[in-house]
Amino acid sequence: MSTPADTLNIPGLRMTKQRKEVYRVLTETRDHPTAAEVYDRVKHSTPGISLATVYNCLETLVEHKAVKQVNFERESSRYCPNLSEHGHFHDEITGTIHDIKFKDGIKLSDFLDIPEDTHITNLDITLRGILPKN
Amino acid sequence: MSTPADTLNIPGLRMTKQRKEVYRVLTETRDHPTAAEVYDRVKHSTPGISLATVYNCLETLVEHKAVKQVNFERESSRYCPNLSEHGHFHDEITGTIHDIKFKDGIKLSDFLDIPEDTHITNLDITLRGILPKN
DNA sequence: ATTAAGACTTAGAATTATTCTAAATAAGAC
DNA sequence: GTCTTATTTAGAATAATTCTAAGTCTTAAT
Repeated sequence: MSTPADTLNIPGLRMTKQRKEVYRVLTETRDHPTAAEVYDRVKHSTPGISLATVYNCLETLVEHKAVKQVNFERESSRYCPNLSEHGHFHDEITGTIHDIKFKDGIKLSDFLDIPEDTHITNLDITLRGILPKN
Repeated sequence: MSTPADTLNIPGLRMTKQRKEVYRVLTETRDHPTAAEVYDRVKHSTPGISLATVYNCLETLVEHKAVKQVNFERESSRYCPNLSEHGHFHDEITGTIHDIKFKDGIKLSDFLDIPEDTHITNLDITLRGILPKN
């Protein structure tokens, strides 16, 4: 699902303390923080870090597929270390964001009207709603 | 799928010429334009219109569910007069955006791991990819 | 028809998330 | 340790969108 922060190693990339810390913060609390929230958290362990660096690190981690970038409408991007294919559910009551697993053995073309052999490079499924018994 | 532009009528709302034109432009060419693109098109028929007004009109139309707002990652929002529940496919070869119908008779909980009776207020499914025989 | 009240539009300023720039620093190779 | 180059940093810049305040148009009541 994700690599422990202290063993993250991306060939060809310098694993600087900033990158390690940004990644560690993401794996530590998997609540889909924004860049600004990551910055606030990472400042504690890495006082001199700048917001630009947080953006840089996040971008690098996303490019190298160590982290996923999650967007809800036009809000700030959020970041998620869960690498398995999944969607997101934004709970309107609590404000929390949950990962949603796709059921096993289903293909996109089972429920979407697209040619069977379309090559999907990116898939975003995000829902907003209210869970039962609320 | 959508109301003809000249008959759009939203109770309690003044159907000004700006709103009519913004809506007409959206139904005329259903290519999911951004606000800036709508502005460029609408200027021809409504020369004095301002970009702020285009934003206002789009926001009003979205609020009153005459139009859907479509977001691809952090790009500018796009607008779509197709009111039926559908997703979007961004063709990486041509750059065009297609509406995707959901197959009949499927429930979200058939392919997403969410409680059966979750109340979904908003659903975004967007894919990026390459169609077969490209 | 007139007019008052409020809705709508407008231009431009403001905001906000993010990216860019250029100089300083630090990782890793030798 | 020294060198080379990637990375970090602070602050400026950008881009999409929203806000503000003034002006204009609609509507409804007189």
